[in-house]
Amino acid sequence: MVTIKDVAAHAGVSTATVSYVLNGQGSIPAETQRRVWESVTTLQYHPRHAARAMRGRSHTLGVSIARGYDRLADPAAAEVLAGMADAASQRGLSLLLIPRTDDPAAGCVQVARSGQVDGVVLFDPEHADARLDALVAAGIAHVCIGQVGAVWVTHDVAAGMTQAVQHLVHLGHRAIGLIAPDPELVSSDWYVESYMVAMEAQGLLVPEGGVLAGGRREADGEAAMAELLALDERITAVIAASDELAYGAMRAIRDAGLVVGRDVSLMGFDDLPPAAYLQPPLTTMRQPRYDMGVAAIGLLEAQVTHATPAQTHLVLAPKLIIRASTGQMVMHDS
Amino acid sequence: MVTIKDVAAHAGVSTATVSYVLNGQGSIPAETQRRVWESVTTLQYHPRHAARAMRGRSHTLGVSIARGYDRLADPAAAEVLAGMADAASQRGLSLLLIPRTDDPAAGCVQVARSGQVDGVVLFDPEHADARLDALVAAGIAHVCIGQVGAVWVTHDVAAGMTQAVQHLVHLGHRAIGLIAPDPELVSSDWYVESYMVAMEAQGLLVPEGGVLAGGRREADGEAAMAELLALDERITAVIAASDELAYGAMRAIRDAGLVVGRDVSLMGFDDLPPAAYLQPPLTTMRQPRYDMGVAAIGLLEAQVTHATPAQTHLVLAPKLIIRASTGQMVMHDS
DNA sequence: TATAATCGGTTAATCGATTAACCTCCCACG
DNA sequence: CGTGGGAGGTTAATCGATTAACCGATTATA
Repeated sequence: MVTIKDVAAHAGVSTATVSYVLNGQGSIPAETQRRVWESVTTLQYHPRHAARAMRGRSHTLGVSIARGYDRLADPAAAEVLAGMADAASQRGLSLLLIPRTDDPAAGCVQVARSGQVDGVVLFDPEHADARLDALVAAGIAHVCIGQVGAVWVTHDVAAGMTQAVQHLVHLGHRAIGLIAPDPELVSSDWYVESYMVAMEAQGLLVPEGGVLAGGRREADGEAAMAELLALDERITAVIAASDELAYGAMRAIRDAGLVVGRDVSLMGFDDLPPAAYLQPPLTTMRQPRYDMGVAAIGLLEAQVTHATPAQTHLVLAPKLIIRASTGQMVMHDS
Repeated sequence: MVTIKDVAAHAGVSTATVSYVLNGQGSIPAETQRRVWESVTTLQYHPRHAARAMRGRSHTLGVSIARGYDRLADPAAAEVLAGMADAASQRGLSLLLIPRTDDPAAGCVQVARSGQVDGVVLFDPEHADARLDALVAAGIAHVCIGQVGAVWVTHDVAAGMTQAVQHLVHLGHRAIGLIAPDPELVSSDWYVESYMVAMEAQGLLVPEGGVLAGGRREADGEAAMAELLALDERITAVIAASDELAYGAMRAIRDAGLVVGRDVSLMGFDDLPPAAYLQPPLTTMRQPRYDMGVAAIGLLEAQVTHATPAQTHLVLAPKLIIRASTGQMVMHDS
């Protein structure tokens, strides 16, 4: 392994000089700098990360995925991660997937206390999330993807829900149901509350039993939709809190012998790539997932470097993508 | 920050003793061990990762995603990553997302040479992949997800293709087309070759123009399918090399006024969660993605710890999932 | 009886990079 | 002529953990 000593010897200077040149500090004449850089490239020298991290920061940020890495297989989460990864590498930071342990909270604290990471991004915070409490207690820099804690990034659920309800109302719908996210996620509350507000703003009543706790996967959406279809009050439009829930809901509608977009209008929340290729293509609120990842890294880095206990948050706007799964309401004979 | 000195002082022993207790080495009497551990917990001590990594390994493995992190948003890749993450944490290893740089090959080598990672998992190797060459040249432990290099993990493309063709033949199809993966991926060759072999084994001729280079996204599958439908020879069944390609293909079939599973049978390769929820549900070869991730970490760790220049590989079996997108061939009047 | 192993530890060298402190040479200025 | 100061470096302390070498007293083995 090539060390700074080898470079120093090769360039005929001291290790300190090499270090100064590498970090652009001190006053080293151009000629010496050139010699050092030449040695660096010919010897293929890369500063040892561990040695560097012993003083100062590790220049690595941790990512904590809730409940293990199942969540990684969620395309929506992966997109946020993509944004974080790009933003991190642009700033010369690395991203570490925080290993899941029996005690996720302890895992987060451990990687930070051991100096392996300078800060932590918290994915999908849940209610009374032990990870969040532990990070706060330990004074570790962190950012939440979701509206909780002191520093967080989220998409604008309220605005999205307002647009969604408005869209459905314009199509003539009045009886609009909601398939909410997993109630354990803090975001779930926001979906439900925003839906309530949006309905009220349109002068609509929430149908009795029209708000169902969904879950995270297609099967959850399917089950919830089946329940909604069995309600006394005929629901003509449903908003699913994620595209994946909508996939399942779509199936339930078909299984009931109904046509999506005609008998029942259905909306998702995400705009994942498959959404446009479903039959019918899914109307959905596109989330700025990638940008959320970028923003999260920005907020986290600011905390780490400026050490400002920033009470900061970012809300990014969603965008309504109208496709064929929502359609004009038609009258049915009872 | 709590260091080993603090623990030593608190427990009334030297730092070396603490170190031995922590690492389960040396012969330290139970009573002393107890005292040390007590100090460790009361002081909330976590050994500094950087200091540890200065001697020995970093206990971190790198993950290199081809062409930046767009690939992360690919649900199939995320599932492999989930397997890797679980396997890594089980062995006490961390996973680092290798930052994308202008020169991906240099990025891989740099994190390894700097000792930030002990080895690298190469995702989606491409033809003449600069990363692979660089890793080999630098003598860095690595594993490829895909059949290339010295150590790799893959699903059994040949077996999968054989089952796929057999399934379609049983349904009466003879004119079977293929939408291949992005030709830049090394896996692409295997799909095409395995398809050829499987067709020949069934005594079938490959339709003229029946093998098309697809791509990675839905839109690529859509374009390829449109081309296949325009062929002189009427193709009655199509195998898409991924579910995402199949999503697009499905749309192209519908746009042509045909019915998937009746006029044209369509198969995917993946079994992503949405596959079962499409209309019609997609027949597909389920890939053991998660297990591939687990296996990759196993092979990589073996290299790192035992330092055996293992010429090893693993081929994991896929599984045919029959749904409604493939159906009995029906005769059409021309 | 001489040698060696065991006991429960300690001391100190070591890893590679950073950086404060210091050094020498040379020139300019009063 | 003496002094100040900057250019262009070097030396050595430092970060925190690991581990080889070693301590003196006691006991087991040859």
